[in-house]
Amino acid sequence: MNIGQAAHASGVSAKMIRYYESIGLISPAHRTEAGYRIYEDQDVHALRFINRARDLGFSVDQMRELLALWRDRDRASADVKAIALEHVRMLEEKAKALQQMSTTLKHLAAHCHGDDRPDCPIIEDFAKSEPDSQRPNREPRFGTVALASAKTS
Amino acid sequence: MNIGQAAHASGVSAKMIRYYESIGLISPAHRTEAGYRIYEDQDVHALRFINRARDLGFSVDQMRELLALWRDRDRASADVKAIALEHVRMLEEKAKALQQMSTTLKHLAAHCHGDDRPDCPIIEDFAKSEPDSQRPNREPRFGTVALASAKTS
DNA sequence: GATGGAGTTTCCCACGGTGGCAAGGTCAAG
DNA sequence: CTTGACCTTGCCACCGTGGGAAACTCCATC
Repeated sequence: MNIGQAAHASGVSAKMIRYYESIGLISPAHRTEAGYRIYEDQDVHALRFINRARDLGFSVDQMRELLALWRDRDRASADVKAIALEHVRMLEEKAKALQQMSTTLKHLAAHCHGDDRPDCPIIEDFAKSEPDSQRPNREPRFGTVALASAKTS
Repeated sequence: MNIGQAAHASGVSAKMIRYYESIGLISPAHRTEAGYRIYEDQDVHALRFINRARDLGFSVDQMRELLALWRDRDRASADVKAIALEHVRMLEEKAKALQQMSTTLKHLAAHCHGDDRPDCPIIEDFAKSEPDSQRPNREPRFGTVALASAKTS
């Protein structure tokens, strides 16, 4: 199976398959004499695994762990569960942060007439806000959340 | 005021101030003869505005629009409100997506013993999952969500 | 005046994931 | 043999942020 077929069968783009190989998430594919990567059903299976994990928002590093656990038939299910629950914690933390932003913004918007007049509490709030140093002990921040990118498939 | 002082006063790091200048989000600062950037209270005010908007998860492009509206005293409050509400929509969409992932994962985890035995429905679900093409009409995907990065201030 | 440390300048690199493009090689069908 | 679809590698881009290096400037202390 060529990379394109493997991509189609797994739902992971050819580009990403090469990327995952390059970062060692999957082992280097065997090659034809001409240098084409060839994939077996087994490889496609792993790619589907990756695709599913990515859909659930796991990072590449977490997928690395999960793949290792997947391959280790004797691992304790507790190990998998721990990763999953830690990820759940992260997901909820991020969702909460987003909702907090949304709530604040909705509150501001609710007090904005939204007509042709210029006075607007949203802009005014932004303009009068104080620097971080005066709002101490703020929640720790996060990096970016991979919500998966356009994959119209 | 030097860039470090402006950074401290606004809550935006010196690094980011230079970045915002480089992408034209803020106008180039005046310089001393030696080339040091100098900032007035007015500039710090704009930086605080940016800081607040960023805290609420606005992208650089959205901040660009908001800043333009802020500077335009005659703009209609409806214009600001529209941007804010569009952003609320995005925030909620993303929060929802994260929660959906979380829910799915919690559901899987709930059926996992989490002991030393190897059988684990989480891993099994990943392994048996089907490619995208067989799960059509899936929700549109998003880019990354800027939840702001480490800024321990 | 000299020295040292703190601040500043620019420039490049990294991250995560993903897409895009270009130049070239390969394969299979017509 | 030609054509078009596919594959290869490599590099660039995104976004927003941090890190670091090398060179410079400023100020205070000796």
